[in-house]
Amino acid sequence: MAKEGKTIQSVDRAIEILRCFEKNEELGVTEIGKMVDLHKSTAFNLISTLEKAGLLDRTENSSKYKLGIELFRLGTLVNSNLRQMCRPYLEKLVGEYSETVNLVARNENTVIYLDKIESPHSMRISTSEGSRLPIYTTAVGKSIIATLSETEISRIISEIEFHKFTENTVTEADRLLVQIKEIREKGFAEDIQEYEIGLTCVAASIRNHTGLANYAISVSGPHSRMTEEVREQIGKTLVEYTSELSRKLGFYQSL
Amino acid sequence: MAKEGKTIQSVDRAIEILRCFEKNEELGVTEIGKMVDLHKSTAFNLISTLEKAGLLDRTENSSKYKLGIELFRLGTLVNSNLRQMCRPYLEKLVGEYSETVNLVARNENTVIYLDKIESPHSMRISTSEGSRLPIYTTAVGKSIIATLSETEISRIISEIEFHKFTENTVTEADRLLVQIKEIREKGFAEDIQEYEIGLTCVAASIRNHTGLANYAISVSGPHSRMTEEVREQIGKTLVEYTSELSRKLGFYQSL
DNA sequence: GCACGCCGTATTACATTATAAAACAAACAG
DNA sequence: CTGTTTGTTTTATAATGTAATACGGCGTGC
Repeated sequence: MAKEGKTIQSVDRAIEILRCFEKNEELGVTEIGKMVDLHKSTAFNLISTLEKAGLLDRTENSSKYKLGIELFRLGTLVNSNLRQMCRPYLEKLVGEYSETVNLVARNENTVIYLDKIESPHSMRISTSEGSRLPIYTTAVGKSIIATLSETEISRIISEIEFHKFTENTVTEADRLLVQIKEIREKGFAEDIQEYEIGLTCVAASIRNHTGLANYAISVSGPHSRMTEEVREQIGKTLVEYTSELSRKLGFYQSL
Repeated sequence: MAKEGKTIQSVDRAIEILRCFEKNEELGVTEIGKMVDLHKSTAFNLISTLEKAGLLDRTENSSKYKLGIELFRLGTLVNSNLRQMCRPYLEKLVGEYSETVNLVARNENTVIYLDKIESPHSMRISTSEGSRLPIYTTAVGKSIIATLSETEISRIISEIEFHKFTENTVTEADRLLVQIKEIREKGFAEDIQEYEIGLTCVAASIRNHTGLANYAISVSGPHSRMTEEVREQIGKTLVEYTSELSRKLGFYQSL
């Protein structure tokens, strides 16, 4: 939707500049200018503005720029209520299963890690907040897809470019649809070494009042510890917790 | 320095709009327009641009806006190397002392919480990442100040508006200077219920190659558990860990 | 040791671009 | 059913951002 409305050029460019720092932690004016294809002086003006706002900072020798703490601060405000609401559940989960737990948000056809508590084990799964993974190869992603309408699901599937991360990665639409059906029946999703060998996850999604899910919680562990019984048990707990959370978001289980 | 260079109006305004969400989690176009004192349509254009970039998102009923996940993602890129570098030390600290540990960054005359691992105790200190505290009433803040030059310190002191949070809060420049002297001798800083009654912290700063510190690590616990011996012990460990970290940043201990 | 080249920064003239008034559509309250 | 408030589109105007040019400093390499 949203017919291609006009965007404010300089704001767009400023954001593009911020994104340059995904690749490099430190960048100079000319360097940035080249990356975003802007004249040095134009880039300089935008950078100065961002710097004054605290979204960019000078490096030690002050010859280059890096992302500023103010950007971090603004980032922590995103979904803060939801993250706060989910925290106790994440804590309970890590307490009960001693595996790394994650809270993720859907972002188009990907999921982004919003919060996590790591397993106390030395051998553990270590995800990093802010990282982005495909929606079709994560338990969290699939648990979210499963709440969408059929038309929405086929739209997503048509958009996905399947990539075989491991021998277990689902790369056929049909198999994904079967999995979705199973997820709807069980209430939780699994990812058994589909993204990375050795990594197995169980997840359930958090629905809002419309019944759709934008968020999901997962428990991830080394495949060796995540046996079928363990997964089953974790799944049950996840369903219980996410149901509670969904209710808090105004979702009334139809059933 | 940096004489008041020109800033790009629309970028400034866009950032101002983002900051509106510190007060309210959800806002409408007209509402935002009023807050930043802009015409409704002007605000709309800026908001649309931010939305398309993912820094703003529609709410469920799509009548209002909220901060977008892309802003969170960008925020996680800030100081990511440093945070990653410090993580193992935070983990060791929480393992050794079972109290909440924090990593903070200096931001002007405040400190901002960058990372934390919470104590396993039920009664524990719970800080939130992204939150901002005055530099003079935190152990972390004082440990950072202590690395600055005398002129820089007096500049900061002249700028500070002291506010008495508790009966222990340092509100006189003289007493702060005495504390700074002690911190330099001991290598670590303490905050004994200066910001909040019941909350006691020990902190040490991480220096860069210039010898100045922009970051610090602290251990915070309930005052009852943070006895003098415990603080002394924590202090020693902090000095050891932050020295190691400082060395990694290129700082060579003179001494 | 000198000169060249690259860097960040400042200045300025120009026209592109953002701006805000007004008008519209849709949702809602009285 | 009407009056108000919302988000959104359109459009004229001029203010604003743009990039060429120029400057000064730093470091490199001849």
